[in-house]
Amino acid sequence: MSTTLDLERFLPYQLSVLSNRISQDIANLYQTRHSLSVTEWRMIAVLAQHPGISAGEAAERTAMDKVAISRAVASLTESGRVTRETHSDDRRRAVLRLTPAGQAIHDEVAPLALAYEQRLLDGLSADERLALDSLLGRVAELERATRGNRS
Amino acid sequence: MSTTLDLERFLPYQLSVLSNRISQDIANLYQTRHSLSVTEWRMIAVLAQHPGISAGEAAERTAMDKVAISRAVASLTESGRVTRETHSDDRRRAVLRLTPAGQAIHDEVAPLALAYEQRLLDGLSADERLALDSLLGRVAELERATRGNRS
DNA sequence: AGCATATAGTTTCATATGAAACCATTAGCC
DNA sequence: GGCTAATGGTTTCATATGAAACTATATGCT
Repeated sequence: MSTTLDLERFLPYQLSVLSNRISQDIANLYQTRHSLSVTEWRMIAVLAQHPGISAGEAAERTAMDKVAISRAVASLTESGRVTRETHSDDRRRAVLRLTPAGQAIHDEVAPLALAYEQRLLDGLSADERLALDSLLGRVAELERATRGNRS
Repeated sequence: MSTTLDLERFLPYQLSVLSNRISQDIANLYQTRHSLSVTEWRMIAVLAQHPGISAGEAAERTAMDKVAISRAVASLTESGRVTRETHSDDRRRAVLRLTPAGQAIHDEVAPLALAYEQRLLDGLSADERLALDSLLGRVAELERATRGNRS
């Protein structure tokens, strides 16, 4: 008989399960309260940090795709949480900003999200936290290097 | 001004991006070749390892939900890769098994998936690999502990 | 035995998602 | 200037997904 793949010990699978669970925990912090989707929340977070960016810049920063961004922005402007102006130099570009209402959501949810992260990280020592951060960075780098390298 | 959430340094976000990228890399190994969805491939993997389990047991092992499993099984039986019998003692239960065709897909894809994982892990030292494994396990455990503990 | 409750799995319905086609504007080139 | 290619974003269409309702069987209780 041939090589069997043990899902439970397979790194990509472990990552996927863990990541989905954690994302779900965090979504619970804002989904019902403010009826935001995950992409919408991410747009709010990235706009709080980088006001005035375009949809394309947001896509790069969040690793979400154009379509997702476009829809999140449409819905957020609709609900008065984001404004969209046309860039003065390049009229294809949008200039996106949080409204006060959007900023208020960020200011309420961001501490909850950070507190959640803190609760997870509190279970680790300072060394372990550093190690985890560095290892995830390394793996991300290796993934980029591996990509396209189809064997 | 208040606390800002820096997405790029936020662990849940890093995990999500990394995990999605890696899952996508792996999906490329089988999606076009065998037209399998991710859930279908996971069912094949779990059935290769645990022949004869029920849908519910598969759900526990793969952390996918009932509905996803039900649909994956429907599609896999449809395409002749899985058989579904009724359990002799409990006629609500299904007994699921790979057909030779299903097993053949597993035997072809499993080594590719493992090779992919290996390419990622080859970038790490033995110590680092152990550390990564242990840290992910710890975080998963902390997530379980945290859950429901809504503050 | 007969009724209420629990469990395994499926179906329905409403929403989320991504690829590809599309529209508008800008940049490059003759 | 005027034509072609590239870029930013949106829309369309087909597929994926999850929650809740549903069906069938099994279990527990009187």
